[in-house]
Amino acid sequence: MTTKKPTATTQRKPARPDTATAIVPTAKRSGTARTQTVAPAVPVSDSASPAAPASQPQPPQQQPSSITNVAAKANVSIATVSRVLSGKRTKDDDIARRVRAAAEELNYSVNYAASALRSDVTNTIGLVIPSATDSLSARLIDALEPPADHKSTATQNRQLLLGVGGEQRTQAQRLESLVARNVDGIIIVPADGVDLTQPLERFSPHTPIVQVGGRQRSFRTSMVGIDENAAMEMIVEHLARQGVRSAAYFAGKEVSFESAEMFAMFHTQMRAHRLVTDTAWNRFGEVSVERGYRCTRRMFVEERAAGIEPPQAVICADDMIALGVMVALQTMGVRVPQDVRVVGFNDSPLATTTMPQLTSVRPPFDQIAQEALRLIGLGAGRPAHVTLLPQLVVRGSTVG
Amino acid sequence: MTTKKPTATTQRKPARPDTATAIVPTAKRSGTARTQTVAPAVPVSDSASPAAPASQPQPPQQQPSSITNVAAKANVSIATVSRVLSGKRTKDDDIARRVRAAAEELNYSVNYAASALRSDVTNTIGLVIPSATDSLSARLIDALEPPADHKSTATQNRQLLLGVGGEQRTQAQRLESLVARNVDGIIIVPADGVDLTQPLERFSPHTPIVQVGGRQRSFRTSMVGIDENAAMEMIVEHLARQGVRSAAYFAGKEVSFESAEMFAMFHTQMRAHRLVTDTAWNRFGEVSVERGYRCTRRMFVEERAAGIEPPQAVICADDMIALGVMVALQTMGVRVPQDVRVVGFNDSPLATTTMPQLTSVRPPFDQIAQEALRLIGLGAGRPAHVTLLPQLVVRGSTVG
DNA sequence: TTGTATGCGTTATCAC
DNA sequence: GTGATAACGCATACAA
Repeated sequence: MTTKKPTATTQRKPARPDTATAIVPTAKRSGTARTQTVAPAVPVSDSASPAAPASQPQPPQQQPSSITNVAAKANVSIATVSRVLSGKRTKDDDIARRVRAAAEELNYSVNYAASALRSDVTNTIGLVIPSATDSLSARLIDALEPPADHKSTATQNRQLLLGVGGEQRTQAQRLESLVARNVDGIIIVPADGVDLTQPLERFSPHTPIVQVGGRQRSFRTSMVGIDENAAMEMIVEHLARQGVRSAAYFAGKEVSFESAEMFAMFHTQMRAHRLVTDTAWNRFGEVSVERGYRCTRRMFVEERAAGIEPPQAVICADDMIALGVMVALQTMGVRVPQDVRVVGFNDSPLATTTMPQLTSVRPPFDQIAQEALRLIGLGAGRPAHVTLLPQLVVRGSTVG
Repeated sequence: MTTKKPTATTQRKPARPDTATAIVPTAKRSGTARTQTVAPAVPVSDSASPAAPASQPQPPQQQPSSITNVAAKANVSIATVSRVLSGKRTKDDDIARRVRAAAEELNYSVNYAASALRSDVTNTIGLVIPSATDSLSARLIDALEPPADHKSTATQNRQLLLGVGGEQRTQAQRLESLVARNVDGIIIVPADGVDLTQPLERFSPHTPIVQVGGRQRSFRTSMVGIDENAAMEMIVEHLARQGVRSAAYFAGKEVSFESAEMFAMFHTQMRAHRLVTDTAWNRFGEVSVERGYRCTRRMFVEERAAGIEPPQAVICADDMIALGVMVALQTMGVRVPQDVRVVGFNDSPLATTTMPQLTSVRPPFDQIAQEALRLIGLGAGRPAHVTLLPQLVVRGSTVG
């Protein structure tokens, strides 16, 4: 697809060694005049204007030039060029400078394919996410992208190879696909309710893989997550301090172990802070705005009519749910935070778009990204679980 | 980083040809017994239990096996394997079947690095976006991801290489970085107000690049965009049909040419449908919820006090702005859509989270992705501009 | 330290 | 068609 670069004097056609241009070996120990097969720095243009003078100053070209060209220009061997540019050579003498100058001048950058083929390092991190519109995934992507590079010729340019899939099968496929690409490591955000233990355990011994969020932990695979128990404690304590006496919890899908665990934490913390909750209030369900809306209406209309007073606060497993709650309360004329306080989870961009703004638990995205990369750097077969402390971002939906 | 695979009988260490295992050439024309240097299908484990019987059935291994192994197993040459698996061979005879079976059995998949090095095709598309939390970018990512692959040994597995950057310099850097990776093509979503004409024109002759959205068009670079004139016409016509007589337009940043152009289109369409607008209503500004909120308050409080009646509809350059408008109207007790109708742009997930839901212009994401990929497939140096028709998604904020 | 030579796993070319 | 083999561009073991 890319325009093929003319290489050496041979034009790819003459593969026979006898017909190809003779390779002139370096004059032994001469140290000065060096001759190598070298790609022309500026290949002849197909449509060269016949009238153009031959000595015309060449415009800056980004024609891919190879390490051979740089070596020739710097009057050293390709090995030295490789060593200088990859930092395997400490001294910063005249040679190093010459090499760097030549590389810059030729606009040289290493061929990743060749480099990867030879060294098995691709400078590429795989990222598997359920969807780019998923808040956690999006934030993670932004956090993973390295902050503006200091311009450098051959910078350690790590890049993200993306795999998007929201189902068990798709995610497993993306994973496999990334492994086949020999990425240096994989970060995976499991879709809601998806269990990837099996493929993860299968690939982990060979490729460093870090799971971010989700549950299904296995001690054979690495994970970075947040301390959800602490998060729940922060929430409940915060609500208690605001004078709240009762709260409901709108959990995620009941099928997932994660939801059940969070629900248990909710109960524990409620008891610890002497708040009350009612079985009727708390329910599992899908993570969506509409679900939050429905559950709230039900709580404030049907159940209230049945004699169950609604809670003074609603804690939601995700901001989307909380958003639905806010909308429902608004339509019913229930004031937030005076009558009911609402707390969300994940601090999505949505949280600052409500009126009042939504108090939410913010995972430390930057830290998560950093830790994930660190675990990958440790190499394969060294599983570790890292738990980070989230932050409760207090906004208008719980105070004021 | 990846565990190095033991290859052939040589262990990478003995580079001297005399000490390495002799390479036994294929017996000429024998056609049956074939001998080649072949990597052992199941390498000896480092920590092999001494008590384990040698004939123990081997567990399924995903040790990377190379084309050599497949060739040996299928009793053909590596050239044939390559041809069969890459579809360069039409017949589906016994040989093809043997090759495929062997590949499957060995869990073989091509080494992308080697393949890319040799053929200059990387099966990789670069994607440069301002941020993953940007709605358009996120939707585009999801649309670009191929729908669940039909499982196949050596599937045409195109992947996305991501570059995130919200500033002129960062985006240009990501672009350059992707070009250096020899991606097959690049799709770029310019950040708001960023002009990438120069780098785009620089790289376009060598790598197919498609710009999605934004303005700064150059006839030397490819673009896929939506017909914003048509979008504006749809909006205004829809509003007119609802009996609206006056409308305001909340544009994007004034510095960008795009904003000015959209503003001009707004005026044109308003005139065409005989609706009125007031200079005081229409303003440029940042794309944010808060901005929409501010502008609306100003229009309905200060300007109204100054004797300027507010409009019957507000058209926003983005859903974020529209969201702020909705919130402001709600706090002022202005009913939507009875008193004022609101229209957004981009149909972000936000649009369905408001009460009532937001009418918005939906770019045809799938079509955009498809067209972008098609243009890339055309190859470099064939610039084209594709304009697609958006869809007006009518919701509660304008009817009912 | 520097240069030479080798091989990484493929695909493309050539001879058959 | 198939098989042998030469690059692709780089990193590194080894010799100097």
